[in-house]
Amino acid sequence: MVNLADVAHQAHVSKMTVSRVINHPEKVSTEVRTAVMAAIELIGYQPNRIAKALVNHQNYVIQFLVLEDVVTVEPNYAILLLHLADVLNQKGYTLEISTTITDNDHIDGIIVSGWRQSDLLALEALRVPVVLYGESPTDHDMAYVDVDNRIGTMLATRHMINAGYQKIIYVGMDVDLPFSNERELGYLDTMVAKKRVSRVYTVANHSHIAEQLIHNIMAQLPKNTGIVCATDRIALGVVRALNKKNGVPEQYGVIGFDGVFIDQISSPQLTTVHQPFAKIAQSLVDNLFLQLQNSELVMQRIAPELIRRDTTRA
Amino acid sequence: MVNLADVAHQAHVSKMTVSRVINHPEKVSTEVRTAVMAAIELIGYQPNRIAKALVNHQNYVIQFLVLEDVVTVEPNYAILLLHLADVLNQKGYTLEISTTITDNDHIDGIIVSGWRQSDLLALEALRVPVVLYGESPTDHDMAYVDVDNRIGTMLATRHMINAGYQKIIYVGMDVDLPFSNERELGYLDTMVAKKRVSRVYTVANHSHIAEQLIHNIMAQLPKNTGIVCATDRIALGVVRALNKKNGVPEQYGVIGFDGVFIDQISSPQLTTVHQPFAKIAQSLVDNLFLQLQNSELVMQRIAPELIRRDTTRA
DNA sequence: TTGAAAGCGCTAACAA
DNA sequence: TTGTTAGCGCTTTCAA
Repeated sequence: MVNLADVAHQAHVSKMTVSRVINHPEKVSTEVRTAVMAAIELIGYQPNRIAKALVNHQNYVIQFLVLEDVVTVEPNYAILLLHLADVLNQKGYTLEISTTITDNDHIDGIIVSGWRQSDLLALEALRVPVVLYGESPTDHDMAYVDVDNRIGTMLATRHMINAGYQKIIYVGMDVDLPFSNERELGYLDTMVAKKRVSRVYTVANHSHIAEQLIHNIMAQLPKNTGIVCATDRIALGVVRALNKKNGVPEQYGVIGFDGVFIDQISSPQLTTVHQPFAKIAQSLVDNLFLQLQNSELVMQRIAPELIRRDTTRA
Repeated sequence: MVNLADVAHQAHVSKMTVSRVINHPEKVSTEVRTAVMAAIELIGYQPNRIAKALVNHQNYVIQFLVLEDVVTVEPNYAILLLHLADVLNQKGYTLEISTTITDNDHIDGIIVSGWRQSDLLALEALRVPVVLYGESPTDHDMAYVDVDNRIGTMLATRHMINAGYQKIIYVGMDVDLPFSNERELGYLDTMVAKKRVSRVYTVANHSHIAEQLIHNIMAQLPKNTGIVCATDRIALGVVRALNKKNGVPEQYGVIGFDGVFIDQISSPQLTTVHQPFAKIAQSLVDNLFLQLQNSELVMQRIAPELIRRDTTRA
């Protein structure tokens, strides 16, 4: 293991100077700096995260808290997780995944997904910075990052209108959380703006239940109907129900939301509102580090993108 | 932050004694030990992982290396990952997720998934212990943990036979890796043992391609055929293709492999061979820690379980 | 059986 | 601008 002392020896300076070149390069003269950097390069020095952590009273560990049941784990979390790990690794941080809220002092910050209203109090009480994935209710002043849900369903609804579907309905999910309400509002606002008559159904977020719903209300679904769905899971069930009548996308349009995995194993493949998880991960981490520095709270919504596939007309 | 010195002070002993109570309790007299443990309990002391790591030249970081394309990320990896994180956390370890092989010295060991034959040389060259998820080819002497793939398809094939399906075929995947070959052998062996005529098809591991295959070979699929599939993805496509003829499970039985997520969003829900990911995660970690201690190499196969759902007859 | 000293690799304060 | 000293919290010698 190459350490500071080795570099110092190689560059004929003190350990302190090497440390400064790494952490406060502006406090070192140009010649010395270049010499030290050459030495670092030459002997392939890499700072020891552990020693750094000890002296700085930091851990270089961020916790990813998944409060949703592991069994029902969404591919969404998986993809977010992978991006998160990537971003953190680049900053020399490591990830700890947890499924329960505990007040550890071996972590520097927490990123939370799959939380419910009832978790927020416990999360606010934590001593370390917390960032939520998903918009928080207005009565809680917590930092969050989310896709702009309202814009997402707005894009979807507009696309339905432009594609010429006559009747356009919304199948939402039975969860009273901001992200869910926002998605519904994106649909409703757009319908009002375009002077259309809106119709909202609500189901649990399972493909089979959505499938059942469509079977039940088939009589109220004339041909040329567009169905905007709150999630890809719901959309998957809707497509399955309709597909048997061979109406997608000619007679029935379907648009999902999330754009991870499920959209692709659907047949036909889903048109969907895609959450840009790489950006979301980056933003979550940036947000957390901002708090680490200034204890500023930031709420951030990231624009989604409509991906056109095979469940809507061109 | 409560530290060793605080405990020592509370218990009227030296720091060293406290350290010994934690790491080598047998070297401390019973009275002192109980006194120290009481003190630890009283003031809520938790060892500082960082300081420990520094002095022991360990990192308490395990890398989970995902060599498969992130975009096509399987829910399988996600669920394995979550279990892995759980097991590691309990041992005071943290997880680093990486998508590229690099020879770091800030990690203590590597667990690899999604590897290909061509990755093995680079993995063998690493200085830290490595455990593969998935059986390795016999020409590489590497530690691995895997579900017992052969037993998995054996269970599936037997179940088909017991359920009375007349013709039984296998739809495998076009990958020349041990796990894939083993799954095929589980089917073939069972068919031979039961004096049945076997028939193997091979496709890429995508639901749409499997769906297409079934359409193409429909003429060779008389009623009362059982279809053993190498993965849930393939099974999903098979069910979709057959479902239109309303033949599952009465006329056609389908069994998948993996048992994570996809099996449940299929309609009807898949009968499948379930990989016990909690056990696999535990075993991967145990295996790695064994190497950390003795540099013993272990190959381990874990028995899967058939989950009966709605794509096979009772 | 217990304790004192030294040091893991690093950085913040202070001194030169 | 650079170097010296001290110490983060822990554990392994070595001595009592």
